[in-house]
Amino acid sequence: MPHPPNQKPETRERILKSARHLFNRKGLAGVTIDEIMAHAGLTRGGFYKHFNTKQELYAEAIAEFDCSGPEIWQREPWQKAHIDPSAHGVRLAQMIVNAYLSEEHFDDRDASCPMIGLPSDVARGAEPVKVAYRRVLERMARAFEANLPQAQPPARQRALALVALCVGGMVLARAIDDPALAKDLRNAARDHVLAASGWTG
Amino acid sequence: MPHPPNQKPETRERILKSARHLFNRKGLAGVTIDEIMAHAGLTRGGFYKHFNTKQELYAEAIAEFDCSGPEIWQREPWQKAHIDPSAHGVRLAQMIVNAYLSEEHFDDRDASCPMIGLPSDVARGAEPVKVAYRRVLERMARAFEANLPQAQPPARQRALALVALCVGGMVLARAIDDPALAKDLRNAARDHVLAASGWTG
DNA sequence: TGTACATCAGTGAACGCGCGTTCACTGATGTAC
DNA sequence: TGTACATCAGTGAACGCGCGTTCACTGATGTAC
Repeated sequence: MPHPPNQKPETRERILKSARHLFNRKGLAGVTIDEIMAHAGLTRGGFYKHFNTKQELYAEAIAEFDCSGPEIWQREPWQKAHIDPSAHGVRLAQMIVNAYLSEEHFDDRDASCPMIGLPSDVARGAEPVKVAYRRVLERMARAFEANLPQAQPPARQRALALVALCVGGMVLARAIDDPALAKDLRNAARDHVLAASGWTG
Repeated sequence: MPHPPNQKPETRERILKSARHLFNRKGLAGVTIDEIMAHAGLTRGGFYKHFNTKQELYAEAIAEFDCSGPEIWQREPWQKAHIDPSAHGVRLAQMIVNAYLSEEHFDDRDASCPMIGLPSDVARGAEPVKVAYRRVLERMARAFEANLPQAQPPARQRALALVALCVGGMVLARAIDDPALAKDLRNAARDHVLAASGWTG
């Protein structure tokens, strides 16, 4: 073993991180393998020591994201979202919705939830990509569902609608040219989610 | 004038129609000018007699869509949505929400609302593309707003949330690999919109 | 402990294909006389 | 009414660039002795 045993996995992780940022910002077709490797401090050729194809990397880059816990919202670009790490249950859910629809999350093209930046790419993508996307969605839906009171319609159904509202609000806000309207969309979505869920605003 | 005076505009319209379908299905990068022209019964070179660049065509292809009226829902792929042309006001709005989140609209990758198939492309696109996208969004929001009762929060704000929910539900449904979950998402979004708007299901 | 060797993560040049765009051409048709 | 001409929508070959992928190579480092 002529290399430190953890070097390869660490490099692989560096490529993945670089890819996550660049794909999120520019989509599958908008990023070259050259860019991803350079951004990770490497050169083109080495890529294929770690991944078989660009699509395979794409699926892996999406897969890991989990926006349903507090941890992610305490990291670099989103500290302003002010998640209280000791919060739990309804109060935590409420803070996460605020963070999800916050200006910080909106502005962060690199590290935001991949459901926002990639849906049309994914809809046209291969099976593994869609599987990864679904996992991210299901994590968020389960987190909502767990904090919704028993009522009609069933919590799962209401949770799905609330996820669609959060993601839809951000997706639309990102796709238009009018910052004021984008802000209105985010706020309208946030207020509606908080009201419909019964969590206090 | 060595050609019938309406020939050029008609050809242009044919290119636009072909482009609308193909872009909607495959996105900006997924379609070649060759394909668009061939699908319109023409050859590559002629394209530049009608448009300056691919991006310009893209923006024009999006711009015209209006999903807020009954007309569009009575056309080819969506007759099953069963819009009653004599309906108006709340009853019409309710039928349009049903149509928007219907299986027919979900399955129609060619002619569905461009807000569903193109958001991530548009978010990364040029200004004119985002302007066109915003227009489509505003038409839909205005149609909702006009049929919402006076209440708190203001109708416009509620309308924006409902649009985000309709579009978000369809966007997510298209991006995952699980047809059952996709159906749940559509239905959850539809029921939530109808309930929150006060329009009867 | 020191040295020769083998390995393999990473390099960077090269390949080949696809696609946006350009351009010299064609030929059908409207117009002038 | 018939004919010569001019126009320009549409053709299709060609250009040039970018990018995914391949491949022969390198050189740092772990291992065997």
